[in-house]
Amino acid sequence: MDDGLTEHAVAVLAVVEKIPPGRVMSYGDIAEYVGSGTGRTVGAVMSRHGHDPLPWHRVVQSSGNPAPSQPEEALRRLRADGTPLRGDKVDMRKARWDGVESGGEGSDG
DNA sequence: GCAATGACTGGTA
DNA sequence: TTACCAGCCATTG
Repeated sequence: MDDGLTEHAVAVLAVVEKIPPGRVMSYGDIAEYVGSGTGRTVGAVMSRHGHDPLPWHRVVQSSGNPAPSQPEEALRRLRADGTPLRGDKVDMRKARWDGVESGGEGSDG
């Protein structure tokens, strides 16, 4: 069931769907999570298939800046999800998702 | 198969 | 903090 999607795209989109509310992942993190490609390739998949009902707004740059196409829309949804924001950027220190839904948050300090 | 493109990332000034 | 450059690799024509 690739629907024209490549394995790389399917893997990337699958991860984006798994990102829980209040958390975000950077393009590079997703690339490593799927085990293929880099931030560039992940972004390419989002641009081509990220227009789905996917939580694309939970995918941000390593700097914390949201998607460049609709940053206002992203920030709007991020706030609705309770994502820790830092002005008009995401607080990667607290919002970055490790891919583990375990509730045991380790002390950052 | 080759060349060009891109929703990225880290380092330096 | 802001701005610019080089490296990275899957997707596209």
